[in-house]
Amino acid sequence: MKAAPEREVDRSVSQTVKAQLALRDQILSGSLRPGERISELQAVETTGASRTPVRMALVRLEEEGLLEAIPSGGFMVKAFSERDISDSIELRGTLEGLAARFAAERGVSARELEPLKECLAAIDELLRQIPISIEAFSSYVALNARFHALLTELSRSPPLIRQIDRASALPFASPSGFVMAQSALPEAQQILIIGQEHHRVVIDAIENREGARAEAVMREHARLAVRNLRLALRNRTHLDLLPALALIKTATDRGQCHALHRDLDSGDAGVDP
Amino acid sequence: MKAAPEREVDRSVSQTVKAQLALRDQILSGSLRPGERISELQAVETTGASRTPVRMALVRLEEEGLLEAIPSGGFMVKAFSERDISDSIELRGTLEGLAARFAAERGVSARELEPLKECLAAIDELLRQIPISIEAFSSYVALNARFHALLTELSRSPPLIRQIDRASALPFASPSGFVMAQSALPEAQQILIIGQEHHRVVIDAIENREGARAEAVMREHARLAVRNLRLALRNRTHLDLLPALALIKTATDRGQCHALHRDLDSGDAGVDP
DNA sequence: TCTTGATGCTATGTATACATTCTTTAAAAG
DNA sequence: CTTTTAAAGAATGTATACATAGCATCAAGA
Repeated sequence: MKAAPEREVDRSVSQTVKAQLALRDQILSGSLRPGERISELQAVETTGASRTPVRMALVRLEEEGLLEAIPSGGFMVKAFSERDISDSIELRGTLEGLAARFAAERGVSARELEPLKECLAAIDELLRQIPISIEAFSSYVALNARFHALLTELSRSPPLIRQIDRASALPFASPSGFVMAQSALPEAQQILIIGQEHHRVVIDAIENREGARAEAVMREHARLAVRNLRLALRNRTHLDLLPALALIKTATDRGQCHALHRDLDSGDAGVDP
Repeated sequence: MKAAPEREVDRSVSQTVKAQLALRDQILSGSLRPGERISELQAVETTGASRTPVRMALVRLEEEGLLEAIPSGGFMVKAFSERDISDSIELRGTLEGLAARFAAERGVSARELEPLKECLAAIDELLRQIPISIEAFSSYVALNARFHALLTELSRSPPLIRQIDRASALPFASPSGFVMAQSALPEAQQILIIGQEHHRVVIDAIENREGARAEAVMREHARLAVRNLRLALRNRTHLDLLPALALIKTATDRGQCHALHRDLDSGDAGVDP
């Protein structure tokens, strides 16, 4: 029947998905630079798919937020400022806060809370060894992602789950976006411990049906990720560990960098001209 | 140059957009029923576009939340429970609350606040006449939408603006989703007045840089929309005024309707099996 | 009569050909 | 030397043809 098992993989996954994954990798790895128009024909060559699935993939990546439609046609890679990223993280935190509040207010059975607690215990086990090894960091990222996914599902709200997934699609906005970047820094260990405390508190709050507390702690939890971002951008030593670095508008691209906080009275400036 | 002005419209707008609008109308008007698989060929006939733009439109409508991908291929119209809708509204309110807080914390110049105040004054003028005519209701919907759009932009946060737009894309989650449905009810007049008070307060809060107050009032403002929803569903007299009614899972479709509030201890129930 | 299997059809996923539009480059005029 | 216009080329949007996979129906056997 099947001559080559390699071909088998090619056919089991649709060309559209294959093109989407390939293009996303190219964007995050920096092969496609921000602001640059994406050539469909070039994408056809690099992905191996035909123009139709490439086109579908481009549409999906635009909805995902990685691409921007060009008025005259086609797509370009989106560029993000530092504030765009911190806003995206705060946005995710707000959404996760809402999910935690929903979970607390609507009640969660002990059986549903169990996987969360197992996840919590696993991270506790990981943090017992200090200093934390690079492998432990990697495990932490996986467990942290799992914890956030489980917490989100606890809200029992399909629309909210959907929106959180969309908000976490941006790689730098995801719960573990900037954890790996500063794995070598001494502050990182403390931040991990504080983050785990947040995890513990949100479970406690949900268990006791304290909606406001659950919401507040998840918001604060996201601000920890913002701190991670700042830390990672300041200590650019291990910056190669994180993807999507190429998407960040650096100070060299435009005039000033930290003038962002002062553009309150400058009219409509701040939008890309 | 242009022989037929009718053709002119056909060419100025892309076939993809045309198909998207036509399909959305069909979905919201109920021509396509929830759970039903959408036939591409049928869509080609009804929209007049070819299969390629129809396909693009289907992908975009899925990202928009109106369609759901079928694992075996193709798309079906999504169905929404009453709680899905109220959650979507609360979600939008949370996002708008964040936008208001951003605006308040980061500061807004008087010149930027001016259009908001004009909008406020226009609604004030509208509400002066009691009882409010059906035309006034219609004007209110437009002004209300404008107010919310202006407020969102005040956040100066492209990622947040994008997410709010996405959250408001569902017709029943948009700021004025259920206003028209109960235009004849006496409670409607009061709700409009209360809503306008919220508008006034949020502007005041932003002006005085009271972030928490601005956020809280926008959340409460969205809960007014939830009340509108409940009111509209209970008084089904003028239900034909609002679109997307066909998407709501009614009590006749499944077992009970108001058992939604009691499914806390029932394990994994509540999810569509 | 019910169940299972096979065959045929239909619908989706993919590929490619075609037309229109936008962009870029070059040449000419001011 | 600069600017504007025109032409050519390339890239996107659209349409259609083709293959494959799923689904339904019908028939045969238990």
